[in-house]
Amino acid sequence: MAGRPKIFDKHEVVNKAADLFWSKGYEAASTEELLAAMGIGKGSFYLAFPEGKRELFEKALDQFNNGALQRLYAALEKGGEPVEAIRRFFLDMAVAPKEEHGKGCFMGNTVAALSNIDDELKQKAVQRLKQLEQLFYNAISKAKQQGTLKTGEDTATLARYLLTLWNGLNITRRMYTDPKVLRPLIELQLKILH
Amino acid sequence: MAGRPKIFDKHEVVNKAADLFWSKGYEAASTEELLAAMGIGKGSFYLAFPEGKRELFEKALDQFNNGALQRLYAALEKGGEPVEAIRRFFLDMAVAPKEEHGKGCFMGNTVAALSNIDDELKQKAVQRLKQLEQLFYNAISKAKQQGTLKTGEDTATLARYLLTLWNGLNITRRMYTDPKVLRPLIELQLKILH
DNA sequence: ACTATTTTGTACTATTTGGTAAAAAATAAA
DNA sequence: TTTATTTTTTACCAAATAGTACAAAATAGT
Repeated sequence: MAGRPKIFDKHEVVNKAADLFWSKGYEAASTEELLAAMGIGKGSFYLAFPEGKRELFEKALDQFNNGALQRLYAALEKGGEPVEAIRRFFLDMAVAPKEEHGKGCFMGNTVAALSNIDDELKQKAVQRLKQLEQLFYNAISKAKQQGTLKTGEDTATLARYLLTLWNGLNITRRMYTDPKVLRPLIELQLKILH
Repeated sequence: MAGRPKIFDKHEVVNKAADLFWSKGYEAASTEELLAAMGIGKGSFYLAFPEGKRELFEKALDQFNNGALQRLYAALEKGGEPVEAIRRFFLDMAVAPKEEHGKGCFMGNTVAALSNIDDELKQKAVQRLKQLEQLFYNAISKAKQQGTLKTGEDTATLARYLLTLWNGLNITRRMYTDPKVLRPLIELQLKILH
């Protein structure tokens, strides 16, 4: 295959762009900043992403993976106790670095920002959040089967409870970053899993 | 007092602007759109708000009042049973018009959008959310004193639980607008007040 | 070495944006 | 009725923005 060699990996630059979108949001992240963050020029960019910024954002939404979420996924895969994995997932938020508090949830931010602006992009973010809900659903199902979670509450509703907790904490953590505030708050929220 | 008469009331146009900011957010609401929504021209606008769009947004944050929230405030003022007032406040979200679901919480949206963009505006939104938290705090205090709420949980933490519920629901309601989903979710979330 | 192919870098452009300036209009006071 | 004052209207502007065009560069195959 002939041609001048590429100087970047598409997957990698999308990750870098996603990180900036996560911090600043779709509108506030300018193409210039994005190019700087990705380390490529306009020519390369518009060749790789002919639709420009919007296409880049779409790819970012598809490919984004929150570190904390990946750990939860891994813990559940590994067959650890589901309720304990969920507890840890949420309690870890209380001691996250301040910069992470400020960023919140990329998908939640997107849903909030684009609900009345760009329905297609919003729906993509919604879809990713529903994946998280599904993760909760599976974990709760498993815990119920195992008998580690004994509650009369509906599994689907419990999953949405946790989803709503996630959504809410990602706003509240911008108001309170102190673990002394966040920890007891999260503990209280998780009492439902007793 | 001499001079050409004003054709608008400042308070009123700020409300109209706030409504657009609520729908579209700070960045996405262009000055042009804002002027159209307010029904005034550039000259009038920059005379009344010399700092422009940002000043208008500040005023909008200060002066904004969510209808649902006003009703909660009124119910509590009137001396109604606090826990019941809070229950109604949240359960009413389940049957809100779809357009309101799409808008979510103006302050939550602002915190999410401006956390890494404009700290001063973000702080103003945070402050307003803390007012809501305070409202919850007072209501819970009162209910505890009256004996209508018997729980060992800390009042401050319960208030932040409700604040986080508010924050979370205002994202989740963009994913699910069906009362059949929202109602049982909110019921479950409010079990803590039993 | 030459050619076809692909990517990169750079200069350019059209549009949108928030904002300014100044003339025209509408009033109250003298 | 004139004047001072305040607001509105309209024309203008500078900066930023996303995006385009195209020449130069770097490779593989012949």
